[in-house]
Amino acid sequence: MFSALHQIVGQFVELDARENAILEQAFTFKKVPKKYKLTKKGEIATELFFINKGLVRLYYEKGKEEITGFIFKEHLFASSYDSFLRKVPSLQTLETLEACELLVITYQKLEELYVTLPKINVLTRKVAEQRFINGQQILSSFLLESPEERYRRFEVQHKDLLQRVPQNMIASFLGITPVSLSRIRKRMQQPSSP
Amino acid sequence: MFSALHQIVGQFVELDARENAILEQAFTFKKVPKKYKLTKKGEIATELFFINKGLVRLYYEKGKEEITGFIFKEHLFASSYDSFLRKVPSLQTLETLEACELLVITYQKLEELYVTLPKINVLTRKVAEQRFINGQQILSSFLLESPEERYRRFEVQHKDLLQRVPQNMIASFLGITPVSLSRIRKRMQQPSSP
DNA sequence: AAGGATGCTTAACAAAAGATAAGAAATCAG
DNA sequence: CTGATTTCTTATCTTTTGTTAAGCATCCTT
Repeated sequence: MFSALHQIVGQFVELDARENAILEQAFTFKKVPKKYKLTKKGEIATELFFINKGLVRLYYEKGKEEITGFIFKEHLFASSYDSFLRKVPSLQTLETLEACELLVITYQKLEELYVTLPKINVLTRKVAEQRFINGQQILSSFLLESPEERYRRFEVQHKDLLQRVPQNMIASFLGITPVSLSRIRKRMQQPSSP
Repeated sequence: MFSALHQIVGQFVELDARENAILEQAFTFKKVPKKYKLTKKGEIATELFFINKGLVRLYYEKGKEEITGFIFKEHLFASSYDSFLRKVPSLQTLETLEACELLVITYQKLEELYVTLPKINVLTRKVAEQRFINGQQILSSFLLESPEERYRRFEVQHKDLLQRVPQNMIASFLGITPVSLSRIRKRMQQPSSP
């Protein structure tokens, strides 16, 4: 149940048995169905989720449309970070795309961990750094690449998600409409001159 | 010379006189002219810069074009973070837009600081979290807003930069061409029906 | 299995942005 | 101060995307 968490945490900091036990106690296990909202827009996110199994989507609402901002896979820490860290009402909703098995830690428990296990500062620093770098790569793809190029990159980097996530969600994640993504896919099938 | 650094650091962690002295010793002061390259594409970034005075631009190269990825103002920590943290050749160049006064810390000195002053983990964690949140806000503006809306937001959030940064750099930062930004500005001047 | 929702594709048209080029304006360096 | 870059605007044309709507397929639920 905690093996994936230990494995991921172990990539960032070394913990002994006692420390691992303290870490485990800070989390609770939770099983939720598909389409379950982990964090709702307008509410303050008090929980951070480690995904043991399943997929979680982060989305914004623009009018009555849902714009996907990120898709969290297994073994990632998912949260509406802005809300979680700054304690402001979330602009984002976190919703499962599949039935999920999660390890949940509250903001308060995490703060306690920082005191009882200061090493955790190193862990969260490195996780934050990694997420920042990841975000920057996505951002740079908006500056440097066309929608078609972004989709090609998505295809190779997230082959698995192509089967697990509806195309309209991928489209909004790429910053385009579903119609436009459909056209791009068609364009890509046809090599060149007809 | 260190007053701004202390003020900013103080927002994240409390340091006593001894700790502040240790912090200061890790940095060196550097004055550089306009158009000076602090980090070059292809090289590994070994330094992190705290900007006492001046402006620093981060840009990518796309063909022979320079695409601005970020503009660092006074009292920010500027770096090619991906390269700095992962020790990989940088895809980005950091170049001053004005003559700058900087406090410089090397990767090695920073690693030493983590040992001699573990509190610094808290500082860098919070700085990383803040930069992540900031990056996420920029990213969401690409998903949710039109180029015109992004420019309007830029206008209000960075009035000062409008005078200090050439428009073509603002354009690429917004993900559009200079020509397109010029059109948007014209459109915005004319209220509605002529 | 049937009905209803959801998701994907396609078409037609409008709106916006990219590319290229030329000229005006501002800035910089000697 | 003046010639030379650099920057900004404007115009024209092309390409792409957005919008709306319709049709079809697929998935889910009862």
